[in-house]
Amino acid sequence: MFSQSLFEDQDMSSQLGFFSFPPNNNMGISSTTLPFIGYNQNTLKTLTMIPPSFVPSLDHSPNNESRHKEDLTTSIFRGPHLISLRKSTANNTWAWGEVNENSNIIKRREFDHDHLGVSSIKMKKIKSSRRKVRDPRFCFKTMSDVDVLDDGYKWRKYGQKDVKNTQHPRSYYRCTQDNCRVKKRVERLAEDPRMVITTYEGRHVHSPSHDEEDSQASSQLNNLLW
DNA sequence: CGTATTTGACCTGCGC
DNA sequence: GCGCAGGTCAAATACG
Repeated sequence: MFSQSLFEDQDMSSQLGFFSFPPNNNMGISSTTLPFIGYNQNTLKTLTMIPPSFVPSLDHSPNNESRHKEDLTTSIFRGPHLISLRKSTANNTWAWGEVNENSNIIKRREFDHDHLGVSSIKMKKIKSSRRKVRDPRFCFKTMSDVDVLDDGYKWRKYGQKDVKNTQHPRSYYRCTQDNCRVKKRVERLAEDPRMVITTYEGRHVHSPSHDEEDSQASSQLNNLLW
């Protein structure tokens, strides 16, 4: 079943929470609690779900090895800022931090696994810009052998492009649902081909495709976040 | 045979 | 205006 726990803090412009992934998913994950981040309408409206199997291991440089060896981490890029989620397997604690361009942590907060969806992040408002308004976009990088991560939606590939200064092509996908204009790009990091960068653009107008019996719960989640 | 993917051509935005 | 790079289209091809 698709269960979720969601908090909305009136004073906060965004939110961080958890939900449990459906047990019969294609990712080989059973009833696992996963983190998500959603931003409400005052900022960007984004949602990402980060299955543990997609969460890359930390770099194993000598300085970090002893402290973070068993930790899991993932990153979500959003404008100039990076939200870093980290799970310690030692004490089952999740933490997030907002990181600037120089990888310095601006904010950091930890919370218990048992505290479902109780943390919120205050985000800066997006600066007004002369640029053409685009659909909300966000991306995250994961360490994975497979390029296309199963996020519950059905995608059709519509293009592939060689990217300059990298030997790995970028693939373009569109959501197969009628009237849904969500797109995603998938590419591998030039510096580290083990890392997959997935970029989503737009907003789904429906529930994940292999989650139909739980569509009501899912759409409630979507309505709240989107 | 219907659907999904591949791939070269075309379009668009941007910097010079 | 020109060239380049990224993004999209659509005909051809592959696949179940």
